[in-house]
Amino acid sequence: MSDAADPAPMNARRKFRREGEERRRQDLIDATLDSVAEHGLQGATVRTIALRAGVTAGLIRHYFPGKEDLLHEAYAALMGRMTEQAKAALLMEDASPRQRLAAFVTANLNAPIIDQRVFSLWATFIGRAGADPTLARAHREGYLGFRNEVEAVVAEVLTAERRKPDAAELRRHAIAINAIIDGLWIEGCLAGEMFSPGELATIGIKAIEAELGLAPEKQFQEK
Amino acid sequence: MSDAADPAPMNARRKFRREGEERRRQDLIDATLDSVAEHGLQGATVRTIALRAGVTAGLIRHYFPGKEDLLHEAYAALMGRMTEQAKAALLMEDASPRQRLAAFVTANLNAPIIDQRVFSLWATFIGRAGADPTLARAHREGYLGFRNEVEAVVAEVLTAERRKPDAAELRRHAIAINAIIDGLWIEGCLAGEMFSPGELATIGIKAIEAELGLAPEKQFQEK
DNA sequence: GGCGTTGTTGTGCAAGTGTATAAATAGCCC
DNA sequence: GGGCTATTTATACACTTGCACAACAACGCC
Repeated sequence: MSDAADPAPMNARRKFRREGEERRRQDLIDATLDSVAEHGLQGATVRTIALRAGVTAGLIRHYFPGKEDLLHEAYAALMGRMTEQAKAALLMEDASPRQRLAAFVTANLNAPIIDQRVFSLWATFIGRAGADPTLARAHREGYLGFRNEVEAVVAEVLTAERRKPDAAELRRHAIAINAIIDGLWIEGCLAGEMFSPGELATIGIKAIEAELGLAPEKQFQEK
Repeated sequence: MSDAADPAPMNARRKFRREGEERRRQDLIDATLDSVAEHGLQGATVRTIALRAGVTAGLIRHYFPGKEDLLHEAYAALMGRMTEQAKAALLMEDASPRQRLAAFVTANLNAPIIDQRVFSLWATFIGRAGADPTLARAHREGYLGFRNEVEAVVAEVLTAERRKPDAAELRRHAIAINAIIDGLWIEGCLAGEMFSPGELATIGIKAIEAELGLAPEKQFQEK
């Protein structure tokens, strides 16, 4: 075990495979999110990202004009996945508005939306929104989209209860409910082990029903 | 206006004053927070911070073992100020528990606690809590302290209403109310101009009274 | 006033940063 | 199989980063 016939020359160039453009971009974006989640924006260097994606640093510039653009696309991808997952819970067919609202809250207050990694990413990026108009706009759109979803379900729920809320009242409810979900989401992400499974969802549903003045129903009170 | 007697030699050393240790440390911490708020953790370099503090970079190492330590102390200072301001609103003498709770919420949902700069700082640091145990611990302590304050006031309010909540119920109320305040705080910081002055506080108080099952009182319903 | 202490500056350095660019090679078409 | 082309690697470069260290000067003390 010493000299022998080493078939690879010492300065061998790295072997590589050509992946499709879409695949490479996705890999690089995922590697970026991983790097940011693990080491923050300062630790997300082109070399770290490339290493994670299994390529060399130079390739990044082949798919993105600059590091900034990669970061922005990564944030957009993150927001897209989050809102997509959140809204998916509203798509239940043949369910009462109230059940759909409860399902929406439950979905938002459990894995995979309650997740420390996602929270770290969200916080890291949103912390730059004050100085980066691009991030600020992306957030604003995501937030309003989310709140509008909430407002729509709330309108359905109240209508089903034969109440006729005006626009201002509806808006206030949506803001409050959105705050409840956001606040509990943060608590869950930052200190998940302090809550028993499903506890946050239960607390959230109760708080929201109180906010809307809904009388508790048997079917929503398990034990 | 050309040669003349220039009293200062070209390579003049910078004039400086010796400040007290406490003063310098404070200045450096403040400069750090400013830098982080403006350019994020990546933009908060020793040179940027020193420039802002009106000193040169080398001085930082005279007061802090390393940049990391300065950042940690800055975060601790930030958290200290935030919780201090928040709790101050609870110190009202001769006020009913319910009034004190309302004052607490109002204080937390207006300037200076609703502030984009503070939010940016909070988000930037908290985004690292998942990977940095020191930050995680600092947050945990601040959060629990805040929630305990909430729980104490809630207990007073319910007692004044002649209700006897058990510990579990109290805990759930505190979690929910904390979430409402946090969620509205975020909304206000990120999109303050979308809300009229005092609107968030009004929404928060109403939501919390609903959560606690308090009948609205005249004195809290202006117009 | 002179003197010593030490807070403060300035310079240097090795490691790491994003980006530019040339060289190489993987995979497709014929 | 032999080119062609675009993906990918590798190297280079100017610049920034945190930190070490020596020189300096502000201020208290006598």
